[in-house]
Amino acid sequence: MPVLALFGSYGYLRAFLVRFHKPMHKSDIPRKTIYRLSIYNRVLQRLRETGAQTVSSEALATAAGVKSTQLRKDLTYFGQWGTRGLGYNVEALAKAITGVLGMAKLQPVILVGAGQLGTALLRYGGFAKEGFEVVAAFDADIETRRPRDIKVPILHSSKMTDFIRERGVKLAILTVPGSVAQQVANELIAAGVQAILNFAPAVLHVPERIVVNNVDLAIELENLSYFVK
Amino acid sequence: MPVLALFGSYGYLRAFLVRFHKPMHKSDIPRKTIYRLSIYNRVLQRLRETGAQTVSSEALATAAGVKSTQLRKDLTYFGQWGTRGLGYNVEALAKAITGVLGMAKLQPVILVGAGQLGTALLRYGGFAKEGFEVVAAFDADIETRRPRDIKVPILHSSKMTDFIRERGVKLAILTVPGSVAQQVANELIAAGVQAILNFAPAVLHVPERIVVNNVDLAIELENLSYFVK
DNA sequence: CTGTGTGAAGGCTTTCACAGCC
DNA sequence: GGCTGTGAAAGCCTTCACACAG
Repeated sequence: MPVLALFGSYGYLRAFLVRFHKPMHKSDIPRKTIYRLSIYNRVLQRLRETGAQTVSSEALATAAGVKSTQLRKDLTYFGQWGTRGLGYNVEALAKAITGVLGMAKLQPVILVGAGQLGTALLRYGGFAKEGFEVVAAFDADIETRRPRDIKVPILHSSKMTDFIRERGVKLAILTVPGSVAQQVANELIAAGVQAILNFAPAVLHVPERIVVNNVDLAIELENLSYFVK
Repeated sequence: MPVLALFGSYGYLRAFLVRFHKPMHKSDIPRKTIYRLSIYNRVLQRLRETGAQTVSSEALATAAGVKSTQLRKDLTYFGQWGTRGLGYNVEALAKAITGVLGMAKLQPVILVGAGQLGTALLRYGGFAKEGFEVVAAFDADIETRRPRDIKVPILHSSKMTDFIRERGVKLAILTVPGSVAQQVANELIAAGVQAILNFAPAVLHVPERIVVNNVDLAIELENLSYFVK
């Protein structure tokens, strides 16, 4: 598995470069660190609005809900950004994190499945603020799915594959019923999608090069209910 | 921190009992195992519908997207459920997992913040199927928030605390704007809520006895965008 | 003296290897 | 022979302790 993973896609080459060339972009940053970088970035954004110039690891970590050592360790994965005795430059650190996360440019995203949850997400708009644009939505039934207040075009599923190819879409949000999730995921991957944010209550089986993040509301609730007495 | 955690609420007493009495219910099952138990349960449900009597760890694990050794290890945390050379009894295993997750009884849940995302979740209904009932929703502005097709009553925030106390609500879904999330969380906790499913893009600072699961759409997308080249 | 950077230690989770039962 | 149960090993992530820079 470790060996296989290395050879999956161009992983092996990248690992090689990483070790000898020390990149400032992508490498073997732990998965959990990546998540936290997004959180740090948010806090930094807020700090910037308040006009703060610098921030200590202690302050930033507390605001992000982690320990300060954790924050410092997280940052060392891609360089040294602080000034000892002073802290971090808010602006510079935010820029560095944004670069590492690969969010410098707007990523086009599509949404598949314009049901209750799907249309809510379309309206929700919390994505654009963070550098994503949902460029289109797809559904098998676009007749009954026509909320007037949504600006994103809702197209028929049959146009999905061509759209992905033409626009080079790599990110998809999947909000279809669980029963068709796997099949739709297969189509997405065949068309060139590389990462899927899956809201469908189903386990997606995908090639190793594809990344899937699952958001399952029922499972989150079940998990919580275990911890309440 | 470890010592403090032990004394938080009745943790110390429970730890003591666990060590010497060996409970079949709740104990130190790893957090990640709890998540997977929910997934196993789903797969078992589907198997039951197809009429299958038994299932091997290999088959169940594959369907759940994990390795078979992982599945078997997960199950040993709360007993022995298989028959060597044969596999697991579908019915019995499902019942055992449901028991461990503490989902024997319907958990009343409230939703706070009836905006786009909140109302979508109310309509979504994916919870009820899994043993949860959203008994009420709350919002600071119930005038403009009156979708006619939602059966769950939407009440004014001022009634929230009393409602939680009277009904003994322990689980809450938080779909308010990030700017007020901490304040609303404080109210929920003061009223007796023990676990929060937080959709607000904010880091909640809560006492150690409170459990928070965060679902942050923007962060999930950012995370994916790191992995696409 | 304040606050970052980091090797080493510790803790948690997954995987392995194989003993044991049907 | 087939398949589960599990101690031990490996891997990953977090925390500690402290060197070191401003």
